[in-house]
Amino acid sequence: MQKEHNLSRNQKIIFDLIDKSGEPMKAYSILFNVQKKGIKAPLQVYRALDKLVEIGKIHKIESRNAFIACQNSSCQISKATAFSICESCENVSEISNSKLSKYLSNFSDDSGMKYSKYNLEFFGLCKKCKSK
Amino acid sequence: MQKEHNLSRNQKIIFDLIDKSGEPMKAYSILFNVQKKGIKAPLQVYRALDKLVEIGKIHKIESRNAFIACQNSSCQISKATAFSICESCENVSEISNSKLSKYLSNFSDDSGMKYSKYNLEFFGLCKKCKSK
DNA sequence: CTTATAAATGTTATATTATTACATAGCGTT
DNA sequence: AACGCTATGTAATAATATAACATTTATAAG
Ligand SMILES: [Zn+2]
Ligand SMILES: [Zn+2]
Ligand SMILES: [Zn+2]
Ligand SMILES: [Zn+2]
Repeated sequence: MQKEHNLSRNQKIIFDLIDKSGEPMKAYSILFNVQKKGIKAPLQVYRALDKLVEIGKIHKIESRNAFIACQNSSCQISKATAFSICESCENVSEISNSKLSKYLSNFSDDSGMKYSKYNLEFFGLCKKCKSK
Repeated sequence: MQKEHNLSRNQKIIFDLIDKSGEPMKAYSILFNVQKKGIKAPLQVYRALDKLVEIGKIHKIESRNAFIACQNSSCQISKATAFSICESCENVSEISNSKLSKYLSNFSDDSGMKYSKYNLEFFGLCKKCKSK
């Protein structure tokens, strides 16, 4: 069961927008879309985004400076994320593969560093784009 | 043997700077540092960075918007990269672990997508920072 | 050597992404 | 009420990155 975070007004507006869109959204595109709801300034958007990332409701696609709703109910905190990104149509989806996440969560090398978090982005061509 | 790319003048200036620094550098910090060598505009820096990334001499640390010289002689093209990042001191190093790269290069899920590239960033505390 | 072509450069302006600083409001606990 | 904490509002600005256009240099072919 996913813990319900009580989102604040701005957080809820922004999460709903991203969630409904189903694809990565950029901060200023979000801003444009919520201006009619009274959110007028970039900082209001970035603050909500920061919080939503922190509690794992959304993730940042680092290579795209964009934010997508979490598609993986088991991932309550953004500490182990993996995405597949089509370099042609820019479609992004979250990968939830338990073997992969187990492998990466347990990964350690000889640096003596204990990793508490990772983010992985795979790139390629999606089915549609491949067949064009 | 690493193929020698004949770097152009600007590319060489910028690569040498990043390589000598041994740590991730940001574009505008690079710009500041090469102004005495006649590189005056952001675009000159970004063009060189783009090329250097393309040929694998440097990599972009996406979560930091910074660029680091490749520390892995076997990685001539930036198509399979992994980094360890200390969230306290921001030290970054490139991970070259053949098991990891094999695992990720061969990774496939049920999306039907063939991945040609990946970037992985691990986060944690480095030895030094852990012991503080 | 000449011509063609691609790659790189120079320059100005501008777009996009993100944060600083400061003031105010709401909410739960004691 | 007094406190601490989270969230909000607003203005200004910092940091990151690209568009558009003109020119020069390197490379290769004829
Ligand atoms: Zn998720
Ligand atoms: Zn596609
Ligand atoms: Zn490398
Ligand atoms: Zn450290």
